Amino acid sequence: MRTTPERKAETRERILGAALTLFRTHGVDAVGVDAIMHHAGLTHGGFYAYFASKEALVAEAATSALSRSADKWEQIVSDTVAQNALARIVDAYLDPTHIATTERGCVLTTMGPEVARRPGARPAITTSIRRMIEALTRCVPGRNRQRALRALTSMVGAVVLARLVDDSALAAELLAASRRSAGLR
Amino acid sequence: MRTTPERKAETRERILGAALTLFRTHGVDAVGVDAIMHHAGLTHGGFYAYFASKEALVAEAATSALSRSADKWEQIVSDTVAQNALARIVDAYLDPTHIATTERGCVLTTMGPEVARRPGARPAITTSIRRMIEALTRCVPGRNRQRALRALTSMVGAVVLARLVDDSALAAELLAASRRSAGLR
DNA sequence: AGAAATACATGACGATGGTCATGCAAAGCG
DNA sequence: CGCTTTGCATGACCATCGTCATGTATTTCT
Repeated sequence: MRTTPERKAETRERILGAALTLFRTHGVDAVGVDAIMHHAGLTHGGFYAYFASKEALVAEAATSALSRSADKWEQIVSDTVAQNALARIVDAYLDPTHIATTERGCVLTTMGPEVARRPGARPAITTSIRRMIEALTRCVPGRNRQRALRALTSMVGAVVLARLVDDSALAAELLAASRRSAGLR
Repeated sequence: MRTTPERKAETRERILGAALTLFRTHGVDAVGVDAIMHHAGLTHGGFYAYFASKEALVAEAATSALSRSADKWEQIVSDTVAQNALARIVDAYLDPTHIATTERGCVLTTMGPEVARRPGARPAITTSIRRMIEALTRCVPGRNRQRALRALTSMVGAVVLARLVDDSALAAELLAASRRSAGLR
């Protein structure tokens, strides 16, 4: 084909997207290269024209997705007055829709422990987490970093727990409590 | 051998323990029945005399471990004055040692997302989470359930994040912020 | 138009996965 | 003391895994 390097970049993006969706839905180790490529509309063999290994794909998928989350938060903070920015970030994060659609959920809550076990991905992840904390700091009452840290830890925990419990009322309680931890009422 | 049913129960416990350690360290799907049995000092074949499937083992390992965590919290709350009980629970949870020793870490933070994907395990997990919330409620200032929920969400999130970041100073910041969210200073 | 380059498919490899049928050795019953 | 029960080992099964060598078709450059 040789459909220009543009197309190759597009295909690469499709593979990354497919991988990310499947990783978040089923877990990294439950998804094979085969399934990823099939989901991207390709066959398994071409995979190694795009990534050196599955591990490399995992690292890139996780880090690029979290980096996009950080982008989004920064943009919200830049575009909105502080109080509204906080509400937009927190409400989107704790939205029951976010809980239900694991396949598009935040990497921290869908792949957190799995990523933590892969040393290679941690530096880039750390950078994104730092950016997220700084974005939160800029829109939390008093621009207080402590508050931002409390907001983030609580939000991540709430989403993990809400996905675990088999009772939507309890899930809602956890999400509401986290909302208050983030400084909203 | 036929070393009595007692011994069989002991062996079963060994398998469960080995599975739990390995699951927490490497992830559920990264560990085979082979490795589990070997870790328990046995060979892979006998596994199906103890568990119907690997899935059944996963469910039982996760639920029994979390249930023991709930036991522990309840016991601390029963044995200690409220304020000290809270400190004992929170400090143990947020201890850097807990972060580092993933192989013995709380199931919520080591296997949370993986367990959430397995429908079978969620009812029992929910029960244990409820017990943990109730234990926290009994030792949090004002016996306030809201406070307990905020403590739990924040603690879970803090441990997940602290294991992700590649910078012990940032990890310590996250843990300290969570400690304050839990009502300690 | 022909050649060269390249995106992706086909198909295969060894390793490892979960599962199960079978064998054996030890322990309690008679 | 021998029979039977049973805890666990051996070994094999088929599927799936990650990886890669090779083939093929298509497009751009000369």
